[in-house]
Amino acid sequence: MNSDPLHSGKRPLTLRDVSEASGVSEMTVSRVLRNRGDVSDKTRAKVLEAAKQLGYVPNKIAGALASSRVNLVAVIIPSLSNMVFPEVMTGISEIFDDTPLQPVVGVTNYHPEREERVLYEMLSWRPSGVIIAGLEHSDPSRAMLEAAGIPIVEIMDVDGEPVDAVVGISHRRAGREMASAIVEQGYRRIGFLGTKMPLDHRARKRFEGFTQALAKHGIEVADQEFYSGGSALAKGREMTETILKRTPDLDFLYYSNDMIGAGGLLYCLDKGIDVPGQIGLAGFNGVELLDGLPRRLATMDAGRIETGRTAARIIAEHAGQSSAGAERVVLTPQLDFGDTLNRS
Amino acid sequence: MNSDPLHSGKRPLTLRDVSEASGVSEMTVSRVLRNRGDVSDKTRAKVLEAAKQLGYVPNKIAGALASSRVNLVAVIIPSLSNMVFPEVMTGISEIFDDTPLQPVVGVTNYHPEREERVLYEMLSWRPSGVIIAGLEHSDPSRAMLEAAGIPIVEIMDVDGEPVDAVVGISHRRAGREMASAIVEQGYRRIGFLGTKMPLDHRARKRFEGFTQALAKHGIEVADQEFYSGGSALAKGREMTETILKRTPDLDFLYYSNDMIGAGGLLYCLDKGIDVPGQIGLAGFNGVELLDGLPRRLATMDAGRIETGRTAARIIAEHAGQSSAGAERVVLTPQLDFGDTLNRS
DNA sequence: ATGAAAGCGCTAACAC
DNA sequence: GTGTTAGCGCTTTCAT
Repeated sequence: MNSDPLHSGKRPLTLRDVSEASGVSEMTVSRVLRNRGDVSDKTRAKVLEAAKQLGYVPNKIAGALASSRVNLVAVIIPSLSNMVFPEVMTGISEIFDDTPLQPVVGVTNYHPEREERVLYEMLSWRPSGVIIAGLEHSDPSRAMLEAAGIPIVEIMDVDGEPVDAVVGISHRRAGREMASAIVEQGYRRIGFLGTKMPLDHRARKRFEGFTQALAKHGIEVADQEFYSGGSALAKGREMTETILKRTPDLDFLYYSNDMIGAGGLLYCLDKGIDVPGQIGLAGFNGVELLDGLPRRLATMDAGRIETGRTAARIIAEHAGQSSAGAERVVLTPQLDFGDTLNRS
Repeated sequence: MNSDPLHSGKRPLTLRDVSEASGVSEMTVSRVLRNRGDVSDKTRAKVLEAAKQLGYVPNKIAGALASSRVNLVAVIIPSLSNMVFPEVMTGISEIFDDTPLQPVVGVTNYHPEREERVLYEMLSWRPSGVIIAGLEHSDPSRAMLEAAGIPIVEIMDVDGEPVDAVVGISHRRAGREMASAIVEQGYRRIGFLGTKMPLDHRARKRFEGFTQALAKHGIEVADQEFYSGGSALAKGREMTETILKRTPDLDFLYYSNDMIGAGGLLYCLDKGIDVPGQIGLAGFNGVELLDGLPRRLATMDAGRIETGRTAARIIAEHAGQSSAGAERVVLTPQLDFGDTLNRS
């Protein structure tokens, strides 16, 4: 199972091979290949020719060890199945494309122990920085981040104590704002539908902000429903049916993500329920998918691409330093009323 | 922009630090940390204590250079936005979780030049293997793969000449089978809707297989429509509207992916078109999303998770060797008639 | 503009 | 069971 080099057949090429093939010293070959220092056009050409001829690919492991310079940036996220994270990645890649930096992705599946392992593994490659989702980490993880001596950017949440820099929205605020908008529109019997994920701290914070703002208006969440696993769209349908059967007088449903919200919307339309007259609906995230639905679900955009871009920019600016200077970038969640949150 | 270590403040810890702190030789410390060779429980304990105390994280760069063993596997895919690829990743991670191997993702955005760059970059870290989507690569890319001297697995397509091992379905066959099923159900005026991506070879092959099989029945694609960019679901709606306005007598629409197919389905239902009586529909991929739609879109599952698992297994079995032994695993695409391909 | 020597932090191979 | 020695393939530094 483990690797066990047979050094079978062809040994990987080294600088020395290029040096011998071109009759130029290893040192000068190295200079040419890295565009460093002055090299005459003539030798440069000779070297490049030889390198291409042989199909030489530099060994970054040796290079990194010698220079203690690694252009990798660890990006640690909970999942790839939730489109939110690939979108953040898009923003990150966009910025790194103009730099020598390269993102390396690690996935935690929302497990703190896995986060710990992934982080340890990535730090052992001595990356130039870390971008990591969330502010909640196990003690060992936090200790590793603090001891790493490289720029750290925690993303997608600002409600808590960052290790170093932080970029994202306040999920508590997002929850509060959604609650206010809903109440302002005159909805009173409000149901909440979410994922059964105690470790999704951002969803939890949104819910806390939500209930807190409702409480200010003397309103309590009238009913709630949680799910785990399976197709979010299908689950959204099922949960909506369940909650409406149990509590038929609900006049608003707040979903913890757009996917289950979309399922709920499709269910309501199927059943001929008047949306947003009889029941209003809202989700969270502003996913692209919503554009194609029969009606535009109200949602709140968390600015994921921008989050990715900003985090990457901070890392790029602090590459080689021992921290990201504790920068703090708070993005504002954008409420989109769509067609399902305007009882007019 | 580039990293430029200030060696600011705390120098990263080395084995030597642990050695000194524990009073044990570097070599024995190394053995303890890697669980190699015999070490007395007493010294083991001392070492582990010291390492934990200091917060030592081994330097894999140095380790890899010394042992010429790198437990990274390069995984090169076109995109993260299309859920198909994260799903393959899921299969890969699942298998690697039980091994010391770690996937490292590179994204090409369907650009051959980008694929070249990403591949070069990854190979320069001397990974234990490469898993790469597709069989079409630029000449330099192919040369690099052939010269790498490590196991290579090309995935998600088997129609072509693999470099080494290959795992996936035949997209030509998938196209042919879908065409046959459609014709068998009595549909005759068939439209095709797809992405405007000349470099998506798998979509192209499906289309080729599709038209070829239709031709055997003396049928030609009656109309086609292509899109690029934007929300696939919304685009599916638009394109469906466009093609039906232009060619109102179509009785079947074949979409190159489920997302635009779902958009088309929603459009047809909106317009009160009888599906599958008046018009039949089919997509491709078997994405989870389909489960939540008002009607189940016909589709063809390409077995992405299984593809990921199999590719990872092949790499794991051949780790340390100079090739994957040219294994060839052909998966069978599963046609799912859903509710939109049965004119009964 | 080019080259020679030293060493990055670890592990293989061999002593003891 | 533990320690010693010599590199891994590059880059840094200093000489020429």
